[in-house]
Amino acid sequence: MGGKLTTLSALAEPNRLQIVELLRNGPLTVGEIANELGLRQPQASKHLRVLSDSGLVEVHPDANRRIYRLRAEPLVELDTWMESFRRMWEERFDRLDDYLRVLQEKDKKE
Amino acid sequence: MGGKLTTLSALAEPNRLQIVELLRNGPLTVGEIANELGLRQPQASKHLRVLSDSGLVEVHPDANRRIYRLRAEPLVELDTWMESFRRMWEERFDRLDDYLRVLQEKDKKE
DNA sequence: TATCAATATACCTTGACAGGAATATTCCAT
DNA sequence: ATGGAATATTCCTGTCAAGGTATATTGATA
Repeated sequence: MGGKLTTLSALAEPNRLQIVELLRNGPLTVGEIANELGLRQPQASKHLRVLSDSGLVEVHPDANRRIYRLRAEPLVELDTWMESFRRMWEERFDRLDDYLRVLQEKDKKE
Repeated sequence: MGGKLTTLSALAEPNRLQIVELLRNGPLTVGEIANELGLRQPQASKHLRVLSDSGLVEVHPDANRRIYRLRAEPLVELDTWMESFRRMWEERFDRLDDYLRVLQEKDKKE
């Protein structure tokens, strides 16, 4: 569990990404997930294992079944990592903005 | 080029993630990147190829050299994807908020 | 307790991918 | 034209991860 890289590799697999997206609508059991995505039960379990190890998901046993729920932490971590990029693009826009303002000044003087 | 999955798998490799982080500080040549990260030139080129194919990076030939620059689009796409999750947590906090307010009301009445 | 449903695990096979080393390519300078 | 620097590409090899199938595990119920 832990780290951008772990989160990224966990998400970089089609079925797992779908599982995560599916769990946005609320917790589900293994069977439901497998059903919904057309996966065989063992593969569903395996993917859920990976997601669980990476902290993206947590399990709550309910008798026979196991209910999987999405966890915020890793996604929040990823999100804050991306903030640095958001700031980058914004700064670029700002600079572009400045540049355009300079051009307008020129226009007035000409 | 294209799609969350492509972006995620491109980033889900230690060296490539480092390359992307390195390029936040501005464009660099292959040699500089390889040097900075202690990679051999061919591996650097290969990773840059993957990043380029995924659209995370763009190349500008400069005589002998090739200058690689970070591209916003894929990261912005990832970011907007994560927005749905951001909203999720916020809603949860709101619900928690509501719940706490209910508890306070109870306190007053008891 | 025997059985059944839900889930996890083990084992096998296959395909993708990353590193290493050599080589091809492109551009500049002499 | 020749040689040398920077970069891309190729080929090989080993590793790892995903799917398939069978089996173990756990809990409920008759």
